[in-house]
Amino acid sequence: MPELPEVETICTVLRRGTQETPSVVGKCITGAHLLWTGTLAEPSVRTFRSRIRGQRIREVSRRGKYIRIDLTSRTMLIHLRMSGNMMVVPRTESLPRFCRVYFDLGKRWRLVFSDSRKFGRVWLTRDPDRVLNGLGPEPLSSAFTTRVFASRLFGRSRQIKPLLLDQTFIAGVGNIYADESLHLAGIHPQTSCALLSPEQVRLLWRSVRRVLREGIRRQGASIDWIYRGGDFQNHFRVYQRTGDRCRRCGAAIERLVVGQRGTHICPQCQPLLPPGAARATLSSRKTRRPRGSRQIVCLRGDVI
DNA sequence: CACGAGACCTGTTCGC
DNA sequence: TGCGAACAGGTCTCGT
Repeated sequence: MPELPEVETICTVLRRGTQETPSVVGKCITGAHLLWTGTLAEPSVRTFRSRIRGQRIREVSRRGKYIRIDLTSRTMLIHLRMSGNMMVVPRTESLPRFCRVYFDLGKRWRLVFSDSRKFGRVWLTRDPDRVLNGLGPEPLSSAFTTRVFASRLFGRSRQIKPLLLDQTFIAGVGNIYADESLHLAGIHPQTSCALLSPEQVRLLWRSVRRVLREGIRRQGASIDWIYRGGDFQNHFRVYQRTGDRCRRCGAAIERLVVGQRGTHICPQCQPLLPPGAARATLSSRKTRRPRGSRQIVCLRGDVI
């Protein structure tokens, strides 16, 4: 599940605590329990257990879809992959059904990593940058300008959706937010990035950031049986809305497969134009309406 | 470099 | 109702 907004939400909860649970910052890890050792990416189980004990949590942050927990003398990285979750629970409470790893935080609390599909991974390392090295830019950072985005697209020819999902291209975008961004930008997911007009590039840059921020504001999405507290799922434009009406134009949302991932589009708002037609349409529109664009109008109508 | 298939896993939902 | 198939928020590796 968890994409940038969900991971961000989880980090915020760990960092600030909630009404019921404390912040983990400043707490000491007094014990570590590995119920599914496959969760541990590095180091070995023995080393992990001996090194983690006694470490104090200094800071919780996020990089891409990774949770980063800085400890006294090491850093723990957690990737939730498809079904992972991280939460603080009282020691008096029974462990969640899919708990794979948990940490004792003194006498009253536990930090639990639960993960039904066992895809999630935990690293304990002195050099987190070695793991995080390949990640692309943070899409919400001020350094990620439309020019940076455009330059990273330059010279490439891949289909745009698989590229958005490529964590070395941008960090944090997953299947939901890719579909939502492309719909907001009015771009078909199979469009070759070589065919994107400068205007579409700018629009997509804005859409990605807008959708991610909206996801964070709504504290992420809770879908299927995994409830996480967020409600972005109630505001999806296309994701998992196959057959429903597009909120913008009323056409039926379609599902297709792009790069082996389920993909949702509005066929009206996101036409896949043949290479020649794309240019022709854009230029004819330009002659008619030099400055305004259809997409901008749509965007305005789409503001929530 | 781009793309697809398969692997890693388990749980839920869908279709017959 | 039961049962197998399809599908799921991610990423890695291998082959073409």
